[in-house]
Amino acid sequence: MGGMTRSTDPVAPGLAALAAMFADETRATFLLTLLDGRAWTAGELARHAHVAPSTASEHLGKLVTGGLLTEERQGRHRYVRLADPHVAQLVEDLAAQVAPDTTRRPRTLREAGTGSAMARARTCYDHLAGRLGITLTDALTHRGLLRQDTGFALTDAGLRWFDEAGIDLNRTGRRPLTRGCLDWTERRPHLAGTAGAALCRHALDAHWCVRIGSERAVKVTPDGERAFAELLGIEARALR
Amino acid sequence: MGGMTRSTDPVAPGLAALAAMFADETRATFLLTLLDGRAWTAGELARHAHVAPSTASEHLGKLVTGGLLTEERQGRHRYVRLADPHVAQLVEDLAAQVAPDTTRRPRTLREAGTGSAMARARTCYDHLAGRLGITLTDALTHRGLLRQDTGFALTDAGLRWFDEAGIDLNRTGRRPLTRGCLDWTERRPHLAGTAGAALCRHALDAHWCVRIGSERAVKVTPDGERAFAELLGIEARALR
DNA sequence: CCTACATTTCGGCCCCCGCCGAACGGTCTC
DNA sequence: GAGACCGTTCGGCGGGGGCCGAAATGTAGG
Repeated sequence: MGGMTRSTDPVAPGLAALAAMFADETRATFLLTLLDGRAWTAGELARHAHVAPSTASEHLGKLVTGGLLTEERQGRHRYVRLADPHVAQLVEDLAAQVAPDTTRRPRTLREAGTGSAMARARTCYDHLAGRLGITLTDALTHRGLLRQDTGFALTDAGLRWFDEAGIDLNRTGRRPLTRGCLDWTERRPHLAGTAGAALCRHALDAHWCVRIGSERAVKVTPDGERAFAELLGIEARALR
Repeated sequence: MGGMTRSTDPVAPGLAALAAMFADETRATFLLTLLDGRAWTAGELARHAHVAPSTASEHLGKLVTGGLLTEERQGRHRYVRLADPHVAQLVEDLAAQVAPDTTRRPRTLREAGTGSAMARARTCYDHLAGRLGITLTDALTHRGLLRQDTGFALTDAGLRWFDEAGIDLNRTGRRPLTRGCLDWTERRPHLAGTAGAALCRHALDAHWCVRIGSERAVKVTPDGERAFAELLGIEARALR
């Protein structure tokens, strides 16, 4: 058979190579960890995934070469982050496809605590997810600002709402304005895309939400409760 | 390290296992081939991917066990197809992410022929893609039936259009009505989701399009040219 | 310069997995 | 029932790749 290409489809080798990036448990852990949208050092990721630094280094090399991560060297540190929203979406899509074992119970108190905080409110790359993400998405939909019945798109009233709330929909590039991201705890779509990112960014900038712990979980502040009540009619009770 | 779980994230093992399904070139070829939405026999796939029947059999076993394919035994044949639209979407998403080598030139006359037919009009699982898919999507958008500027959703006028054209939007289940599918030859989104599937199905049923060859390529018939001109104002020239 | 620390490179180990051919079990046709 | 055909199972081969520890590189700070 020699050096002959075996596959009919020219896309297949690339597809297999891309999937191979995700097909290792350690690399998958890295990618899911980086889904918090921030930059981590190689050592942090190594400890987080319980592998030797040398192992982590090799994995990061592959992920960077493969275009999934970008790196930034600062002194003796190597910071990596997801390369772009497209990659983040791919990680989300794959994670959403995985059968969620909802039967599983938390094993430790610590896990139960962070687990419920994560379920309550967290970031998903650059937008808000968890029950908070669902609550916001539902409120937008219920008020006629977002349509989910014929797809997933802001309405004209929705565009005005963002404008009036002072949230800049930084509409640039080809990234879609809105996109449904399937939440893997709630199993329902929540607002992602440029609009979701703008909302999350504004919520953090205006201290409507603050990050808690060192991971993806966030918490709604009293300021945030007031803002969400005023702008979207969300009761504070629904945010706890 | 014993039997201890190494990963912090419970999703990671599942994600890695799912990705491993795609991470083999032969399996990737199978999945891309099955993206035509039809059922293939094990032998057909084996020949198409240039592997021994025994090899194909093992791969199909994994893909079926992994839930990506469903099988249907008929006599001495084993027919397989993509398990559901969700799987198809995942294959599309991964394929769209791979860098398209647009620089590559067709090597043979046969490849050039089928290649341009594929680029002109083809199916993508259960909806229409290629230039035809783009042309239809653009026409819908231009007539105010589909909004792409604030997401990707039909308008109320769009819902009426489907109704008046006699195309049944079989709205059932949780599948989204519309969804943008990124075309990997055109690099632009075209209509997918329930609406895209309904349109494709109707086009084939009403003989607006017919399949050519044994793969994904389709051709617009004279009936189809009339229908698209009448319903969407598309010039026949744009369909050739 | 010398120490501490983050990261990388290298060698070696081992397991996993894709591949094939040969043999076998069903199924259809004549 | 004989023969052709489709698919599966099994054994064995070979390569790729993840893992670690040890040593090397490079940076920050005394």
